[in-house]
Amino acid sequence: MEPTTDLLERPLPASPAASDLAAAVEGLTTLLRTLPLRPAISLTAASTLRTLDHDGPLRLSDLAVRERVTQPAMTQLVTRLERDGLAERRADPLDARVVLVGITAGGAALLRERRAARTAQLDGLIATLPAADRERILAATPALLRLAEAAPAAG
Amino acid sequence: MEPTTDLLERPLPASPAASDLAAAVEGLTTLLRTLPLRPAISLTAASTLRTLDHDGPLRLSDLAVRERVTQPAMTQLVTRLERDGLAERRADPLDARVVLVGITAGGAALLRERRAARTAQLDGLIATLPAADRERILAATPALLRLAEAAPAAG
DNA sequence: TATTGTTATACTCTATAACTATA
DNA sequence: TATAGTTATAGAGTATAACAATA
Repeated sequence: MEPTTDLLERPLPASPAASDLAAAVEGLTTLLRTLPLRPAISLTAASTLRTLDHDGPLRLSDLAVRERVTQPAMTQLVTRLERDGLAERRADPLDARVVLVGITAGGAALLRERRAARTAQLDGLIATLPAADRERILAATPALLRLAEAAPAAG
Repeated sequence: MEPTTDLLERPLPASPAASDLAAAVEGLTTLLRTLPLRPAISLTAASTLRTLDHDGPLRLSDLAVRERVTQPAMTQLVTRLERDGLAERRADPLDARVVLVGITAGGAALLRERRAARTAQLDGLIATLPAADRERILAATPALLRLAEAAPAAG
């Protein structure tokens, strides 16, 4: 890939409104949702598996908070993940009310496969863009991750 | 806002993988979905209304293709939009099989209100980010819109 | 026959309210 | 009483398959 400095020193476009960003996110959501990945699991299921993979076993209620769904919604999602062999319920030896949710080896493997396949597909799409677009998207990705994480603090 | 050149001349981070972009999009999707907008309508419903607002009355089947859902799914969505007074079915005088779907005045008004409210909320979140993040996000937004539109050609 | 749209059916995903079990 | 989780119920949103109406 070319050096990035020349591209980014060019004059920037006039500041697009946040509504453009929102429209872009909606379009990209459709894009991600329609990428041909087998098996097809929901964005929430994938996000929950990533959280479990990264931050180890979590209480079901903590998981619900982190994924911004209600406790009953998480109960159902975990039930589906368990049915599919991707996650499992464990008992908390210290508090019998608590359900600890952990990812299974199968769940972790699925996550790796999907990540690799989707990255390849998304890379393919990004490669069709002009170099300046590619540079700006790559440069903005860490900032977009931080924006996505800014929501809990603001909510 | 500050001049952008100083910020963007700084060294860029190492190229993040497309999987980071995908993770950011998923997080932003959750963010958009959880922004407090009344009434709450789905991303698909909002996108469909935008399409109708922008490109006038469309055949139901064309609408399904453009929104990347099946014909039955669009039938149901249009039924809900019609029930809520946001869209309406019209007859095509040239072909009695065809259903033309148009946005109503109420639908267009809702779109304007939501766009304004969401832009304000998203602007508020973006304002909490470091200046460098803000600049990169704004600089990348047009490119992200083009990426979202690259999907149909690639699919 | 082919096209356009709807209906039938089923599953995911979400919510609120009511409930059970444990602390 | 309070907390953790489940069950009950309802609705949005999605799909495939079967159907009706029109071309």
